[in-house]
Amino acid sequence: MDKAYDAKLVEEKIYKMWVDEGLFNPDNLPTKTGEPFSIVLPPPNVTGALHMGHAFEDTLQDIVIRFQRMRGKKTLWVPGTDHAAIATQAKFEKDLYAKEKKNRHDFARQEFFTMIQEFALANQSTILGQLKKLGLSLDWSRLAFTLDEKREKAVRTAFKKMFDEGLIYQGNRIVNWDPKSQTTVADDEIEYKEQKDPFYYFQYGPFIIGTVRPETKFGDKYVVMHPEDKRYTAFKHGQKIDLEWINGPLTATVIKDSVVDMEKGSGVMTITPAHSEVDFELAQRHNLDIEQVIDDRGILLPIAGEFEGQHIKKARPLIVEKLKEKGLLVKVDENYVHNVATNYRGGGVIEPQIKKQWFVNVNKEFVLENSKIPTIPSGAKTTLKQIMKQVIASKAIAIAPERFEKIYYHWIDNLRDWCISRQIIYGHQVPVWYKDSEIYCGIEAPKEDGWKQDTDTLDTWFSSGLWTFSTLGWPDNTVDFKTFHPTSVIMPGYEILFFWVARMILMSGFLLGDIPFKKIFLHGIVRDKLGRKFSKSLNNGVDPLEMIEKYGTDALRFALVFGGAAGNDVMFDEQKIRGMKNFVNKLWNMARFIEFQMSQDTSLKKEVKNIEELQKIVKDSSNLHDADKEMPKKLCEIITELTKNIDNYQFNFAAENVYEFSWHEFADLYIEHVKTLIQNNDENKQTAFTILTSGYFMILHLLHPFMPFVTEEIYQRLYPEEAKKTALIISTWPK
RNA sequence: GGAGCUAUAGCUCAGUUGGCUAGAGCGUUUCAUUGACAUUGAAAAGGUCACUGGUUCAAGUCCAGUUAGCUCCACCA
Repeated sequence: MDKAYDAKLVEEKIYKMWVDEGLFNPDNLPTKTGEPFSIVLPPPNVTGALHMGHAFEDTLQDIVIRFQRMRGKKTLWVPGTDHAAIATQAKFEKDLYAKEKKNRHDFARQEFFTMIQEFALANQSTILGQLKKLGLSLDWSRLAFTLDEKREKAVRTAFKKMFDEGLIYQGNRIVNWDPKSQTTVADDEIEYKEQKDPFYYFQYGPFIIGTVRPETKFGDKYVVMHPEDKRYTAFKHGQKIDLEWINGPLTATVIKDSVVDMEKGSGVMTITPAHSEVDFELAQRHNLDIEQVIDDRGILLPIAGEFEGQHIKKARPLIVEKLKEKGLLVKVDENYVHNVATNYRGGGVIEPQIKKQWFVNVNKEFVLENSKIPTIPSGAKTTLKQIMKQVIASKAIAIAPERFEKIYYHWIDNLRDWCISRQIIYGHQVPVWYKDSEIYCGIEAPKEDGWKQDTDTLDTWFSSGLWTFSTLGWPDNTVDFKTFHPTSVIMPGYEILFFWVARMILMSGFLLGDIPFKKIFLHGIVRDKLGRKFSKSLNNGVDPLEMIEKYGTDALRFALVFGGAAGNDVMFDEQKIRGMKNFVNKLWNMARFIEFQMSQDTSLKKEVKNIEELQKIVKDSSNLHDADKEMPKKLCEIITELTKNIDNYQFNFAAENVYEFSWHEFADLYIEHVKTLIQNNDENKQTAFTILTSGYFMILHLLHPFMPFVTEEIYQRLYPEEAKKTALIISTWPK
């Protein structure tokens, strides 16, 4: 064997060998007819390249997959990527503007879509290359993309089913509008950012009202107070009050509603139903007029009088100035700190607007036929919300770590109808067509002329919600779908629990009456040395490929798993990777030791025995040293311990077990012991050497899920007879 | 405002159902060896397990409170 282990050479060669022999594809493994075990890869966004978080997430899954495959299960891991609608289009538009000073309005819809799709697929190929470098045993023959033809069919089928059931509806509702990206944003795609703005107090008739946003106040003709506020008992609900406002006299109506916080300011507020969620709901409750003040681009409408046509940002100080001139400005608090809603995908400041949008009704009752959900019998009435709750409550799906159960329930309780339409081009176009006053929803466009398709596209999570079964061929009843669904486990980061995991539960609950996976294992986030998230704005990202280049994939993988508890965040530390590179080297040299001893002493045979045989040898031999007698027992213990820990998704324990044992027990003590026997030409040296080679053989198996490359390479070189039969990747897990 | 998490060696973190004489990696110090491996081996130093109380034969671990930090959700008229 070579003196030093060359990770770069070996990794490329070994990965190619696995792929060429089709060892990632369960169909090619005729011996593995066992129980199915399946995972779908959380599809990375095609916005750019992978980061360390992906490396961590995907390593954990590969460990499980390799472990289960070696245990003889029919193991499938499906790869794929996510088109990430808004994020991808935003990234593309940014680049396009930077390069060519053009935007989406310079292109026809189809042309623009094709350009983004090409950009996405270029990114996809980068990502696929990275996944391979990480040594992931994904079945490439089943590669999927959330925006490919097969997934389009799944999306349209799902949409139509929900539409026909009345679960998808179109409605005017206040939505989070991003004027920058010109699209709607889902509630949970909003990120609040703290900001300091002046807070103005104005005289509004007999009242004092406060606001940060005077530019929304033109249409305010309702003044709201708490029904039990003693200060305002003189004012009656529905009472009209004439007062002077920005653009002249106005008649305001008093509304009493308990949503008002009496403690806050004067306890009185005016409302802007067209541009505020709370106000909109309040207006609906009392049947109040709703009038739009700001348009989609943030420009003031005619209602603003002399300010019409101005952008809100520029108009604000002018409006304040005018109110001040009219003597209506009471005071200004310059140090008011509040949260501003921004689009987590594109960064624009959210301007709530009333829009016609498509929604998924999470509270509407429907009959669930053919239910496999334990607490919802077939034919029973239920709602999407109930399904989402029941699958967890009934333990049909287990969440680990458990603390996320509470967080999940809390989220479901506060869940509102899901706005699934987006006013962007990149994504699945809503499968609804219009002709005059007719509306048609279907998988294919209507045959006759004159139908025009809805121009909205679907929220990216609508398509990724189908991921566990759309990747397996659904809506067709394929062998894959029948064999591998529900999947065994899903392993995303906890930050994606609501976006994705909950949506998958919703989708498979409604469409299949089933769970999408049996277990949710949530892992933590990889952070930088200072505990910050990796982010583009901080520019603190570490490229996993760079680490692989420096230390090898095995070292990176082992370092990510070692010493980080389940569900907790992981601090990225380059020194740890370096330490694990030393471990790879140690392993390599253990193999060299075996070869070296055999070349020096031809009486030593490299025999491979299983635990039972080793124990028999120990029993049948007399005068064995204690170290030799104990080794089979120790091997047995470590196998049991490690197997248990991987089974329980305790990867850090498993990694520590095998690291500690193979280095400090097996190498430092046992190899040293056997070395002494050989030097002293001890009568038991052959027996001890057999125990040693057998033990090392097992260690290679135990380490394989964590460090697939070096273990396979050593296996191929040191145990060629066994390797000829089956590569390490598909050989049997020791028992 | 509501909820959750974290606090253990200089640093990053483990410590699973209470049994601890509290561990690992990196770093530090001393010594050893040209050996399968200096990408090594042997050893050492380093901790009032955030604080205060409680439960218990026994608490890093369970409970209550305090302090500090982080995160999520809601919302800010």
